[in-house]
Amino acid sequence: MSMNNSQISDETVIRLLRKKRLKATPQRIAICRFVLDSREHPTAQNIYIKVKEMHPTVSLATVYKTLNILKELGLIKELTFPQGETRFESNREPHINLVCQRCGKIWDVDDLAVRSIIARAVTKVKFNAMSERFDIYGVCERCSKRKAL
Amino acid sequence: MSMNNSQISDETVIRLLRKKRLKATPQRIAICRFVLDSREHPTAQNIYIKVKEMHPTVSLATVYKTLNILKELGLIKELTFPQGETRFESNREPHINLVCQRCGKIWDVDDLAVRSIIARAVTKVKFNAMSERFDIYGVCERCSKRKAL
DNA sequence: GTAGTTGCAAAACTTTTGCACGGCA
DNA sequence: TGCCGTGCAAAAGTTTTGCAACTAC
Repeated sequence: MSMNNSQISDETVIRLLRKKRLKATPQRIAICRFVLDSREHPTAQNIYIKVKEMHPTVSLATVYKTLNILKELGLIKELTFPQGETRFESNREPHINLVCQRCGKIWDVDDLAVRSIIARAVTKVKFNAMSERFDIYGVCERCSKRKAL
Repeated sequence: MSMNNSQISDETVIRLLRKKRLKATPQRIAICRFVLDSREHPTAQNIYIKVKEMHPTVSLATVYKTLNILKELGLIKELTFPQGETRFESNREPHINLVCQRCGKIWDVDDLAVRSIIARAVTKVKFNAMSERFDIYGVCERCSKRKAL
């Protein structure tokens, strides 16, 4: 399953960076493109290994620095989990993450009711909501069919 | 705001531990009581400092070991956040966490619709759900009224 | 030209683990 | 008494930071 469908062009990324007065270096463009294109919720390591294929000198520090920029710009969300497997997603719409605790895959599920629940909750206690995270943890169908460990 | 309202007695905790053939040491009892009673979503450090008041020799390692036991027993949930501030909560019912990104406080909000959204999502993609997490990030009313930093 | 960025190494933190001692059952 | 649990220190793992060299603009 290829992830880089080039839905986001170099030009788009360059425009985003320039708008924030950030330099459009090849490393940054590659990191941004990969994570913004991906629907796989990659880890920093995943991104590092993938970007290294085209830019062998890139460092993990640069990956983290670029991911932090994208977080500040609100273009990606950081999903932390127990056992230190932080993952990054570019889907900014309110949605549900189905997280398989056996294979680690994450599926996005849309449900319009998520928005109305958020609206109800923040009204109840007067809260300025800025983002959200809705995870469901369990075992996916494929893993359920496999023999237990 | 006192947190130890003794809603959970030593006897209850001892019974829980013995049922799992775990020894009911004073440290474990204190750690379990504190985190199971708390509605403040404490960090491991918070728990360590508080338990140290009554058990000065307790170590952070013991706190982590005990928290891991409680997690395995399904009695608490671990909430990880960016910047490494993992927090623990004893509210096992599906609910929403309103997380203030300025003061760090977390409020629980109940909404029965959370359950139906979960049911709908797991049916759509055939998923064995075991637990969930629904966070809303933003700024609480009190912090909104304060001057910006 | 120069201000911002990279890549390396080291630091900072959180959480886990190994092991000898000590205490619960 | 025997075995499990504790507490210390060290390890492991992830993310951040300082800095000299480099590069996009």
